Amino acid sequence: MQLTKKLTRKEQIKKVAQNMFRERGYSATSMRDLANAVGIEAASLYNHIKSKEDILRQICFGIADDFFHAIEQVEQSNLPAEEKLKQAISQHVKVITNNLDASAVFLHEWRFLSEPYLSDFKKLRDSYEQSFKKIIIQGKEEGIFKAVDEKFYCLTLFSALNWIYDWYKPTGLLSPQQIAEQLSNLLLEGIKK
Amino acid sequence: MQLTKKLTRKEQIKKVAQNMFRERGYSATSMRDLANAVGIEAASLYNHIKSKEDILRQICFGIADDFFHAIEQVEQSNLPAEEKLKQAISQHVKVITNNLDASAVFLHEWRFLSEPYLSDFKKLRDSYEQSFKKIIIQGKEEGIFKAVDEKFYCLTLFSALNWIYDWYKPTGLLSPQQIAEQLSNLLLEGIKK
DNA sequence: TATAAAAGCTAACAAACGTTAGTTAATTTT
DNA sequence: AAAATTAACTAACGTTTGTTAGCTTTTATA
Repeated sequence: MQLTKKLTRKEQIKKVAQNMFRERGYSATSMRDLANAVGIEAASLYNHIKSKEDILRQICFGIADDFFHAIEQVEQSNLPAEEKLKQAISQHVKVITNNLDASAVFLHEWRFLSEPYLSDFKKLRDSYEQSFKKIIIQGKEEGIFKAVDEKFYCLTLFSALNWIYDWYKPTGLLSPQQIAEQLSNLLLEGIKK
Repeated sequence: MQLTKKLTRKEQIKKVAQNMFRERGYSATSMRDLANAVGIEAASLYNHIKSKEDILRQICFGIADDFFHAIEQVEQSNLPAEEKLKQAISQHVKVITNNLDASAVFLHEWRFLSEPYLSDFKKLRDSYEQSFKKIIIQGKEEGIFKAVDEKFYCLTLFSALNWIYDWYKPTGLLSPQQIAEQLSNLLLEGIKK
């Protein structure tokens, strides 16, 4: 993998938009702001993208895809629930730390999608969360997890996972793998029998 | 306490704004949207408030006050660290569940504050988080907590606490007190020796 | 009941918004 | 070298933005 990939203008716009949407929010980022950061005029953006919301769509559904592929791999394995959960956590952390800006947009700016994309997005998200709940249920069936409420447990787990983008720095002390381990320790030990 | 307190227009505007800022975001809520929801014209809002940002300021700093008073009470007690942490969690949950809209705005829309309010706000927030870290440090000194990194631990704790506004329903199964207990179980047991 | 204050209204402001039209310069394909 | 495509530009569009000015109606005070 090359370190400095030459980006097409379209990719460059997406990248800059990810950062600005994250930093200022989708609504508060104007097409003129975006164009200025890219170094062209606002109107010129439209040679590369369909609309402002089109950019948001690409960001949100693009990263949703990443999360989905990650969890699918875990689901298809025939591992015990504890190992599955550890891997799911690890994969989730990896997706976020590899895509900090996009993850932040994914988590907070999706609500500015219009229908029917908004409904599609929510369905994807629900389905992803469902995958985690299934792992907890499996663990209870295996008899290795306590009788926790999987809904409450997953809410807490996701909140911890989905806040990472807010404080993780690639230059920081903890690697993504270490973060995943620490979180597993903190949140998995508490439900093991 | 009376159930249906008669609100002044100013209070009513703040209440409606809290809800709209939470639901659509500060930037995406126009003064005409807000006025319409209140049932008056946009210009009439200015008989009661100074500016759009003034409303945001009142919401953010108002709820910040609530959090501060809650943690101050805990800090001034001479309880052992474990009990302090349990109470701090309980108080935090109480503030959020009592002010769902305002909490959401407090957590996500503060970035639209302009200077010098923005800096003031960040200082308050840091100071509040510091109070939690101190409790963890006290617990380690008392020898009842494991040698966890208080920074990482508090980040995880806050993420769980600060996501509550997103799923808590007053009509739901869990009372605020029960939520606090469950969270304490999940996140406190993991660090006890 | 007269008077002052509070709270509403309409109209308008300048600025910023997303987007389109039409044109030109640079690059790629034939 | 000619033709076609790509990507930039300027100018402008109709709307929406937060806010102010000035006037009128409602409510509270003296």
